[in-house]
Amino acid sequence: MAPRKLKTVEPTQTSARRQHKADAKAAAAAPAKPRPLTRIQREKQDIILEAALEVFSAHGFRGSTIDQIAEVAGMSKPNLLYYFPKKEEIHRRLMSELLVTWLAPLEEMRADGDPFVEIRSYIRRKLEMARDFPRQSRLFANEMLRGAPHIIDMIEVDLKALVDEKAQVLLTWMDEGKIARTDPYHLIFSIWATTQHYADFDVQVRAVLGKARGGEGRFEDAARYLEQLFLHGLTPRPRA
Amino acid sequence: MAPRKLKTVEPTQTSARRQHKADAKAAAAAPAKPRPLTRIQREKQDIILEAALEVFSAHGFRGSTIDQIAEVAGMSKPNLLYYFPKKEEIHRRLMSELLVTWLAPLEEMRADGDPFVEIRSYIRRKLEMARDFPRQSRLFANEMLRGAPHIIDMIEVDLKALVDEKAQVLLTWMDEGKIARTDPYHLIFSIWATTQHYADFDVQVRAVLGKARGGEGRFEDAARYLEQLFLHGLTPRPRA
DNA sequence: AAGATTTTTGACCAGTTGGAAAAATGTTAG
DNA sequence: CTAACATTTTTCCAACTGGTCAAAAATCTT
Repeated sequence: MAPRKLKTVEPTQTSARRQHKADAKAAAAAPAKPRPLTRIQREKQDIILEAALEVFSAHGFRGSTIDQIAEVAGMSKPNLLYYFPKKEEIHRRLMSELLVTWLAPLEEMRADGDPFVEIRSYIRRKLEMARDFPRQSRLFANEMLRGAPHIIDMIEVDLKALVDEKAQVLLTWMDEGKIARTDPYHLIFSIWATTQHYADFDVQVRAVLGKARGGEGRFEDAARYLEQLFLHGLTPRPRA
Repeated sequence: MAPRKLKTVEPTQTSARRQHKADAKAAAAAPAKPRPLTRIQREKQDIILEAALEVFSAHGFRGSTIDQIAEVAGMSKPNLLYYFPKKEEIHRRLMSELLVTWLAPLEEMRADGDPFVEIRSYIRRKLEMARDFPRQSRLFANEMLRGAPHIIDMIEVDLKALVDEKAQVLLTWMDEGKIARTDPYHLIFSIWATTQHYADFDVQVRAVLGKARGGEGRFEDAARYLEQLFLHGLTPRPRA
C-alpha cells in the first residue's frame, strides 16, 4: 500500500552546493573537482524532492511556492535554496526521474512472450503504477496538459522510439494472427489513458463510485474490467 | 473545424457591475432590482470568458494572470475587473458552463436505442468534443488533477446521479444479453479516459505518431480504433 | 581543541500580481 | 442639451514570491 520511494536519478551537477563566490572565470577554467555529495546533501535532496513531488503534483509548478515545499520538507526556504538554487531545478530533476519510471513498464513488454499475457501484464503494471504512484502520474499529466514544455524532446525522441519499437512488436503479433488487427499506436494510447485515468481523475472516480464501491477495491474492479475490455470488448461472450 | 462558441450560462448575480458603493446593509435589505445586463455587458463578458478559457486551459488557474486574460481579451486589467470583480469569479463561471457541456453527451444515450449504436454514438460524441473543444477538456482535466475543489459538489451529486442512471441502462442491456456483462461504471470511465486523452495528452499523441500520422487524420484513426476496441477488444476476429 | 568547511538562519529586496480608488470619458433618456 | 448612468483609463498599493546575502551555527578534519 505504501508507495515505495523511487530511486533517485544521478544528480545533475548543476544543482546544490554551488561554488560559493567562485568567480565565473575561475570556475570555467578549472573543472573545479566536483567533490562528491555528502551524506547530508543526498538525504536533504531526497527529502526536498519528495516534498516537491507532493506539492507540485497537487498544485502544479506555478501553483506551488518554494515556501510550501520547504515547509513540507521541514526546512526554511533559504535552506532549501541552498540545495536547489532554482525552483526550476527541482522540477527538472523530478521530471527526468519521472520519465525513466514512466517508460519502464512498456520496456518490459517482451516480443517473445505470449501476446495476451504480455499485454495483460502491461496493463496490470500501469494500473499498479496509477495506484501506487498517483502523484507521479499527476505530475506527468500536468506536464502534458501544459504542452510538455520541459520534456518535449524526450517525448519526441526516447518515448517515440520506444513506442515505435513496441508498435512493431504488436504488428508482428497481428500478422501472426495472435491478436486482432488494429492500430498499435492507438492501442498503446488507450492503455495509457484507461490506466492513468484512475490516478489523474481519482476524485471523479471515487465520487461516482460512491462510498460503497469507491474504496480500495476499485483498482481490482478496474483491473478485471480492463482485462475484459481489451480481450473481448463488448461483444457478448456466450454467443459462439 | 472552428469550435462553435458555447452558450453562456445565466450570469450569477454576484458578478460584474456590482452596486458601486452600495453599503452592505442596504444591499442586503433591498433586493436592489438587478437591472438586466446591457448588450455591451453581455458581449464583454463573453469575450472575457473566451479569453479566460484560452489562458486558464493553457496555464491553469494559478498559472494565469488577470493581465494575460485581459490582453487576450483586448482590454486593460482594471477594465476586465470591472466586469468580473474577482479572478475566481471568471473561473467559477467557466466551470459551471463546462459541467453542463460535459454532461450533455452522456445524457443523450437513450435506453430505448440499440445498445451498440448508442455506445458507438456516445464514443463519437466524446471524441468530437476532444477534437473540437480541447481547451474545455484541459480545463476540466486541470480541475480534476487538483481534486476538483470548485465542482466537487456537482460531481458528487449531478454527475453521480447521471452516471448511476446510465449505468442502470447498461446493466439492463447486459441482462438482455445485448452487450457483454461487465462493469458499467468502469465502462463509462474507460470511454471518458480514452476519448479525453486525445485532447489532454495531445502533445504526446502528436509526438508519438510523428509527422506522418499525427495530423488531422489522427481523430479518424482514433475513432476507428476505439470502435474496434469497445466492440471486439483484441480477440482475433476471423476465428469464428 | 583549533581551524576549515558545510549547513542553517534571519533580514532583506525587487518583480509580479490581484485588486482598490478615483478621475475621465462615453452613452442615453428625458 | 444635460443629468444620470455606464464604461474605461490612470495611478497606486499591499501581499506574495523567487531569490540574495552575510553572519551564525553545526559539522568535519587534523
